[in-house]
Amino acid sequence: MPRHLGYQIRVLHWCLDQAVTNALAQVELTASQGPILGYLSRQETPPSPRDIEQEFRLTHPTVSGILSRLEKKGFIQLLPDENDRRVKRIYLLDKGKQCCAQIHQTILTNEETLVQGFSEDEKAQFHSFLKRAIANMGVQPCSNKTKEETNTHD
Amino acid sequence: MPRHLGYQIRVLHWCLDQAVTNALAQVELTASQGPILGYLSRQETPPSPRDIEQEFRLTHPTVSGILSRLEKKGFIQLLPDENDRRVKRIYLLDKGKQCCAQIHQTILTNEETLVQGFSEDEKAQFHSFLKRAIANMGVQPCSNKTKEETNTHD
DNA sequence: TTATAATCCGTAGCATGCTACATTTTGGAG
DNA sequence: CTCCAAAATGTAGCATGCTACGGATTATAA
Repeated sequence: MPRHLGYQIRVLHWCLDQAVTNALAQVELTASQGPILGYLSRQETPPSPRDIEQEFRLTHPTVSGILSRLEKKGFIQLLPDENDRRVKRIYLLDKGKQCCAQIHQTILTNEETLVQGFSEDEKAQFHSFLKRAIANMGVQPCSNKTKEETNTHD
Repeated sequence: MPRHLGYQIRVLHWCLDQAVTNALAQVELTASQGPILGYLSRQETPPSPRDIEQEFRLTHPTVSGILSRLEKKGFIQLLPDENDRRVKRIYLLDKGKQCCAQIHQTILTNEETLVQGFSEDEKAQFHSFLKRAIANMGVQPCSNKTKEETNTHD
């Protein structure tokens, strides 16, 4: 029963995770923590945990845990928002900023490796298939009601 | 930086997991437990935990945990092998057998939903892209040295 | 204004995945 | 036969994901 699409997607997901895990081990980051730090470095104003939830499709307890560990390791600092004390703001510390080049490089390298030997047409087709499959499974792109234009590119 | 292939694969993986989780909730199984029970039902002789590791690309502590919970819930029973006391054999109990139709149906439905609206050519292409991407990430199909011909297809 | 609802975050408890280490049993070298 | 390597499983400890619940703050309705 494996060896079908669902199985292959699981395997591919696993491969990507492994690759990121290995690449980020030297900077003491996990495959979950790295991309979140990368996201932080691309934001002009310090985001809130809620922003991370929406960007990465995670629940708030999950985000809470990852941010706690990032803070404990000194990559970020969490401070309450001045205007709304329910909200926390995530500040990227120097130690965090120093890893971002490494993180971005890792993600880019992964993207390239993934479609090595694909023609431009094939890459576009693959991308299109994935989008259609996601749509088939019934998921809206991202329920961002607050910040409409965070998405840099599809 | 998301919105690229790695991101989409992650999302698709998440969608599939959610779909299986929802479908199997009625039989008190998780998305990890279900496919393992399904695998058990397709084997003639009771497999060992080691077989599960290789089939699902999991480490042995992970398998150990899942099997313990399946045993505690009465779906399976673990008994030592008579010829090699290092090995345990996984016996599918009646309660486990009764869920297998449901599990198979769930996986099949998922496969169909995933590629809804795809032509046969497109399905084949998608399949091929996934295989190529997995190969690009550097993973051997399955390091099964003991049982060469377990694979039903592909 | 005051009561209620919504929002954001935290904690508890669980399942799943991992690495690292220990234990038991088997098999092979000598 | 004895000793040591290999193999299968168990356990500890951690990170990550979830649901469910609770607490604090803000927004809204009456």
